[in-house]
Amino acid sequence: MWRIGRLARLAGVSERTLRHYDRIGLLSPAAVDGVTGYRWYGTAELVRLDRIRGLQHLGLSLRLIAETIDAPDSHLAQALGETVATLHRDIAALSAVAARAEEYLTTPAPILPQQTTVPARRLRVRHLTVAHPAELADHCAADAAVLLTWLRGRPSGEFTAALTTARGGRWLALPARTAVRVVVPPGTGVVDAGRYLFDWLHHRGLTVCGPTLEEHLVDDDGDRATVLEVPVQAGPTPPSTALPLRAIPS
Amino acid sequence: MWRIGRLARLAGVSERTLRHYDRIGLLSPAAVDGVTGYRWYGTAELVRLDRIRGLQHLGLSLRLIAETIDAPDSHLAQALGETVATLHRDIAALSAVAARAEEYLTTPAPILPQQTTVPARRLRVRHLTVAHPAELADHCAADAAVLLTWLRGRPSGEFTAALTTARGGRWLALPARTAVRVVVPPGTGVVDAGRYLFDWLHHRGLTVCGPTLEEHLVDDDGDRATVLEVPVQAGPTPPSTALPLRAIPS
DNA sequence: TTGCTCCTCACGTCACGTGAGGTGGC
DNA sequence: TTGCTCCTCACGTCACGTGAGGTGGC
Repeated sequence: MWRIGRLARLAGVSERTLRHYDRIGLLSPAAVDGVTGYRWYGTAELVRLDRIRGLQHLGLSLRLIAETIDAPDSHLAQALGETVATLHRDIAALSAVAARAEEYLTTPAPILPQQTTVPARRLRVRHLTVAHPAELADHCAADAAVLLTWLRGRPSGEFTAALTTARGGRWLALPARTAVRVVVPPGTGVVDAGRYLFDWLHHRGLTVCGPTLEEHLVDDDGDRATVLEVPVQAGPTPPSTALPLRAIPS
Repeated sequence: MWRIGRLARLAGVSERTLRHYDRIGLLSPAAVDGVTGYRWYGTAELVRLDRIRGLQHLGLSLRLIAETIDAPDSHLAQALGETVATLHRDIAALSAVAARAEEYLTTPAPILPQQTTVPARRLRVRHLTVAHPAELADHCAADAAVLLTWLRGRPSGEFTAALTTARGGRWLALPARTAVRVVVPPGTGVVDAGRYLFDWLHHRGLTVCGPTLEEHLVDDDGDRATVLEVPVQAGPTPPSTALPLRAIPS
């Protein structure tokens, strides 16, 4: 029988690893000295340890190894299958991150749009029509604090919008959805940022699939910022870009 | 000014995340109520938070974001470059793991060889020559406990070996090296396992680049196991497969 | 007596998630 | 008074690495 250091050297692992496996019940020593607490191991433990390490090399977590090492082979195959699926998801996620980082390194962007899922919202709005987005600024100022706009696709020509209002108007229900959001810092034009954002979406093959939210914020110091939130879906522009807005009687 | 929940909803993050950023000094509130401890945020914090999230989407850790967010752009580019390199290493590692797992799923193997680096060793050995690996078993039995053999490449025909000995013999120095190791459990023939191992190496484009260690172990219960350790390098078989063994006078 | 090996805590990693238990303002 | 929002701990995640401080056998 061997003490912990001997087994560690035989198997090429650290003593700490063996103590860890003992603690989590994955690999118990053949015997433990009741007085000194010394762990004693034999060939059975060496073989089991090697199998643990082998399965770890296949991507299995210690938890899954513990669950399958004494089970029929079919359990192992199932655990491996799930692990492989997770691995491929992780690889795809990391690849996407790396691609974004490399793109940024070649062409640093003024703003960093991010794709996320946003929860459903419920807003009290009144509708209006303007000839140019700049006119909205007046309406924003009129409301003094937070206001909210939706636009259809790239702003051009006459377009309709809805502004939040404290009372009156109608209830507008926006469902939970996938969206690209970005905060436009003060000093950056919202229209310019919006144009950049739509180019960014186009470059990534994303299509606007619903009303765009534009949330104008003013804090106590009078500093301004705007949150843009564009609902998107993958793929080319669908035949009908304009989604109906359901208006709920107030 | 907004309280924590408002900023969290605006930016699409959790309140816990904002408290975490506050604790690590990455994003402090514009003000903190001295009595209630309430955190108050403004547009400056929203803009900073959005930039933090954007950089996180590019793969940067919070530590690197904290180090670069207030620094010149060159710092950010350098941090991003290092992050991208790390990402590609991680992707390659995960891909290798996934490939191994998928191969195992199609053709489950009796043993699971693992490539690792092994530290240098120093052994007292005596040399011998046998006609067939099976003869070594007799010598192993003669030594009663642990013994050690080296073989050159695939065992076939007459070959030389070295056995560890308690006294006499010569000192043999084995440098630290990359090796594939596997534990052959009792009930599996060492020669069969060795043949399987060499096929495994060949399949992966690995070449044996030094003496193979064969460590025969017997524990107190009389149970046996063998550790095979084959030093390898990538690429095809070099012109000279036999590496010299330096013998150090005892 | 001096090395070497072994032991048990216990903190740290990374970016938070998830309660537990309590408070402040409408 | 009842919700809602906010607060501070503090444990858990994953597989160990890394000391700190102490003990056992040659």
